[in-house]
Amino acid sequence: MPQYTVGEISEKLEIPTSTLRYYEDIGILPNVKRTTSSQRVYEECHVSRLKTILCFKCAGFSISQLQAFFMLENAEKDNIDAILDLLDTHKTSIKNQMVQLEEVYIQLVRKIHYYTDMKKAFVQHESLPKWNDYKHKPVKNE
Amino acid sequence: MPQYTVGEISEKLEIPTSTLRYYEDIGILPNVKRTTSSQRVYEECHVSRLKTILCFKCAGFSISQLQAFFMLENAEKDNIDAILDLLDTHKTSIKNQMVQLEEVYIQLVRKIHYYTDMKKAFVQHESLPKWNDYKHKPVKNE
DNA sequence: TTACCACTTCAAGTATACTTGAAGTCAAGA
DNA sequence: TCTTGACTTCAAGTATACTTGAAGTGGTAA
Repeated sequence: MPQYTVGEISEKLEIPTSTLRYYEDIGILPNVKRTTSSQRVYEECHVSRLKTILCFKCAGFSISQLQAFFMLENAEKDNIDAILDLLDTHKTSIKNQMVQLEEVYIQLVRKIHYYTDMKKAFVQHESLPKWNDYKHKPVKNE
Repeated sequence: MPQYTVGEISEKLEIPTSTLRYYEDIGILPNVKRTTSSQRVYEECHVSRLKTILCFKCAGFSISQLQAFFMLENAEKDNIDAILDLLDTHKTSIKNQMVQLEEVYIQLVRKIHYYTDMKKAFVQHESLPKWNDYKHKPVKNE
C-alpha cells in the first residue's frame, strides 16, 4: 500500500501543505497516521478523499457543507435519508449552476462576436457594429 | 424612462442596499444620479449592469475581474484587443468549469443511485451494495 | 408638529478559507 | 558532527466580499 508525506501529496494534488493540515484540523481529512517522529503519513484513501473535496469545492460547496456531508457519510447506515436529501439538494443546485454557466457562456460568445466585428470594422473603416444587434442573437454551440 | 430608488432595486434584483452602495463605491456600478437631497436614482442601464454583474459573479468572476472588465469596456475603442483577450480567457475558464460541473453532477447521480440501492437493500434485508460497483458506472443523462 | 421611514455617510466589523511566522524536531548526507 | 531540508505546532495574519452600526437628513402621513 503506497504511502505519502505531506510534501508528496501537496505536489501530487497541487494543494499547499498548509491547506492539507488545515483540512485535517477542521475534520474533513481525518485518520491521517503519523510516523514515530509525528510526521503525517497519507494513504490512497486520503488521495481519494482529497479528490472528492476538490471536486465538490469546484462545484461551490463550502467547507461547512463538506463537513456536514462527510459527517453523515461516516455513519451512512444511520443517515441514508439525510444523505439522499443532501445529495438531491446539491444535485439541484449544480443543475442550476450549469444552466447559469451556459447562459454566461452564451453571453461571452456574443460579446466576442461583437468585439471581433468591431475590430474588423475598424480595420476596414466601416461603420461600427451595435451591441443591440448582438444582445439576443442565437449562438451556435462551439 | 423609469427610475428607481435603492430600495426598489434591492427588492427587484434581490441585492441588499448595502451591496448596491458597495458596488458603487468600488466603481463597478457607476453614474448613479442623485436627487436634490442626495438620494440615489437608478435607471435601466443600472439594472442591466447589475444583471451583468450577477451573471458574471455566478460564473465565479471576482470583484477585481469585474473592475478590470468594465474599465476596459468603458473605453472599448482603445482596448478591443485587451477585451477580446479577457473575454477569451473567461470563455475558456467557463468551459472548464462546465466540464468540471458535469463531472461533479455525474458523481452525485452515482452516489444517489448507490444510497438509493442501499436503502432498498436495508428494507428488503438484502446484502448492501458496494460503492466500488458504482464508482465508474456510466450514468444516463437526466 | 411630530413621528416615521427610507434614505445618507463613513468607519469598523464579520465570515470564509486559507496563509504565514516563529520556534522547534528529526533524519540523512557531506 | 554539522548542516540542510522537510517536517512539526500553534497563534496570528490576510484577502475577498460584503455587512453593520452610529449618527444624521429629508419627505410624507396622522
